[in-house]
Parts: sequence; C-alpha cells; structure tokens
Amino acid sequence: MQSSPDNRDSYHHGDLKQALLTKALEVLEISGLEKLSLRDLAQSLGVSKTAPYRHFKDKEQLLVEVAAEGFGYLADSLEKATSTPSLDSLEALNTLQPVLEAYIVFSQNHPELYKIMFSKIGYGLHSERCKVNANRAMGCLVSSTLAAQALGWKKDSPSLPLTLSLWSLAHGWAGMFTENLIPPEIPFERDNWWESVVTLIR
Amino acid sequence: MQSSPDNRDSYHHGDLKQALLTKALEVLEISGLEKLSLRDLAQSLGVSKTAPYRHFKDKEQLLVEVAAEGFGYLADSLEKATSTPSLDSLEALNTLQPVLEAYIVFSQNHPELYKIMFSKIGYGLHSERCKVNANRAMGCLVSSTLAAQALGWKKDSPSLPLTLSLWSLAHGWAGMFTENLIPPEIPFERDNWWESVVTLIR
DNA sequence: CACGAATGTGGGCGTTGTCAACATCATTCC
DNA sequence: GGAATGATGTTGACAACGCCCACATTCGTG
Repeated sequence: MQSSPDNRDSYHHGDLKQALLTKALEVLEISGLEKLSLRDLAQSLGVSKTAPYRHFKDKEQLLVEVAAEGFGYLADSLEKATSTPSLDSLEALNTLQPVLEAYIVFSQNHPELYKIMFSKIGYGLHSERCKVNANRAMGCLVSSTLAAQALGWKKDSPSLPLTLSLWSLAHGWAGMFTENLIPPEIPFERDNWWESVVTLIR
Repeated sequence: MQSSPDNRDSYHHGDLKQALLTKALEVLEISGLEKLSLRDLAQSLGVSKTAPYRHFKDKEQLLVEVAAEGFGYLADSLEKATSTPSLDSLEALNTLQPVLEAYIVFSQNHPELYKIMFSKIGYGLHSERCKVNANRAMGCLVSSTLAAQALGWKKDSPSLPLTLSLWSLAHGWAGMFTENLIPPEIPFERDNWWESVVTLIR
C-alpha cells in the first residue's frame, strides 16, 4: 500500500514498476548507462534481484520504457519552447531558435538519457508510448518550420524536407556536444552553435 | 611465423593483435557491438581467452583501436570523394555533395563501426591515431566548404562555423538512418536526403 | 647458450542477466 | 467466510563475461 521508495514493511512493494523507472533515470544521470544494472536497481530499492522481472521482460524493456519517459520530457520541453513567443517574432529565424535551442539544451542536460532514446534501434517499434511522444516532439519542429516559412524563410520550399533537415541538424549538434566531438584545439564555444546554424540556413 | 587467422601450429600466433582487430571489425559488421566479446574473439582465432590482454589493456582499448581504424576508412572515403571532380563543378552546391554523400554512405555501410567511432566519449583523448584520422576527415569538410564558398555559396560567411554546421548536419542524417529514426509513416525516401539538405542550406 | 622480454595458457574471482521453483499477498467467487 | 487464482516477491542456480594471477613457451639478443 505504501510506496516509499526504500524502506518497506510489507512483502509487496506497492509501486515497484514506477520506482524502478525513476531510480533508473536517477542512476542514468548520475553514473551513466554502463553502471546501470538491474540487480543494483533492485537492491537499492530494497527488493530482491529478480523482482524487476515481474514488471519488465528484459533489461531492454526497462530501457525502452525509460526512453519513452525521455521522449515525454523532450516533447514537453519543445512544446513549451514553441508556445513561448520569441523576442523579435517578426524575424523568421527567431521563430526557429527556441525549439532548436530547447532540443540542444535537453540533450546536454540529459546526455545519457538522450543516448538511450536515440541509440536503441527501432525504439519506435517496441513501444507505442515512444512513438506517440516522439511524434509530439516532431510536431513542434513541424509547426515551427511552418511558422518560419509563413514569415518568409524559404517560403516556397516543401516543408517536410525542411523539417527533417532541421531535425538532423539539431540531432547532429546534440551529438557533437554529448559525445565531445569538437576537437578542443578548434576555436569554438558551445554557445555559438546558433550563430553557426544561422550562417548555414539563413 | 604464420599468421593464418584460424589454424595454428606454433605456440605463438604471429600477428594476434592485427588478427584481433580485423576479426573484431568482422564480428561488428555481422553481429553488432552487443555480440562482441573478447572471449569469443580469442576462441574464434584459436587462442586462449586471456591472450588478447597481451595486446590490449582493456576491451575498451580494443574498441578504441577499432575506432581509429574506422576513422582511417572514413578519411579515405572523404578524400577520394573530395578529389573526384563533380559533374557540374561550377555549381557551388555540387562541390559539397560528394563529400557529404560519402559521409552518409560510410555511416550506412558500417553502422556499428560508426556508432563506436562517435559514441565512445572522448575518443580523441585516448588515441592519437583517432585524432589524426578524424582531423584528416574534417580537413575534407573544410576544403569542400572553402571550395563551395569560392564558387559563391555563402561567400562572406566565416568558414569554420559553416564547416561545423555542415558536419553536424551530416552527422545528424547519419544518425537518422543508422538508428532508423524517421517514422515509417512519413513519406520520405532515403535517397532524397540530399534534396532535403539543399532546400535547407541553399 | 643463457637470460630476459614478449607472448600464450589455465584457473579462478566477481558481476551480471536470466530462468525455475517456491513463498506471500490481494482479489474474487462460491 | 474460506478457497481458488493471479499478481508479486524470494531464493538458488546457471552461463557468459571482463579481468587478474601464476605459470608455460617462445623469441630475440647478449
């Protein structure tokens, strides 16, 4: 009945599934994917090592549901960014900036989670929740693209390819940062990514 | 003395280190990173399970050297693409196309290798060969950017940000494909990626 | 030829994911 | 109210893996 994470008096936990998911998120952000083991998860929740198998078929299934939660967060961030009016909303590119910014920021704030979300092959095939939330996130990109086009940015280009390329661009920059891909001897600061993007897509 | 991969008559293998690397590449492309174990590698080369530790400190060190080899291949591909004259080399964007194409093709031909190359945090910090080859690859992007600018494409923009954004764009598309990120219900064919890019960066 | 360095072997340890058999609890139906 | 049933948690075990150790074999070099 009680669902306190650690201590437990009753034989049953109460809400082990959710507890596992949140604990997994926590370990993920603190120690990374490599250090995430089902046994540790179970033990740190004061439960036996095989208890998680009552709620997840696999370790992979656990990860898939974690990813689904991640896509939820991402979609939330993007939606918030989309609905926030930009300072100079008459400039088309300023319409694009907040969403892309939110995307990059998310990937930097949750690098391990981001990696799981986008590195599990066919994530969409395994979980409906993943697909739904990912589509929600992509919807933000679509509508931002349309908004920018309405303000004159590449007005006569087909929208879908534009959105996909923008997404790729953001995804690429996210990788640059989370994987530390930019050679340190290159004179480039992280905060300048938007300027770089602007010079490319203006 | 003999270095035939499987059979062995002498106590010593002859060239175990290189054999391990090539076998690792092979397993990687056929079965993926998850299935790659040092023990299997050793056994399939007819050698005891701990023999690899005479040549690699770690499993990670093995992977790092594999990645270094991968960066070599990538650089080779990009250099070849850069030196090949494009059909209509007066059109600035046609100067960019071959290199980016080669980048994408590489990531599609060796998805697991690509993942290792760009997902091992700080790859450049661990291996000089990685850094050298990666820089060689990036050099191709730089010179292609400069060539395109010389033909009038975004002539007055700073080159480095352009190159980085282009790299991100390519890296992003590579991820789209290798991770199967594009929702199947979207009407988009892989071969159309270049058109999409063009609409964005023209 | 001897001797040290390089390389390969065998055994073993600790961790992990996973399975099977069993225990405990909650719910529902007679 | 009690028994059956399914959900949930436990214990024990197994195989695979990365990795360490002590030891064996071979190679190169003086």
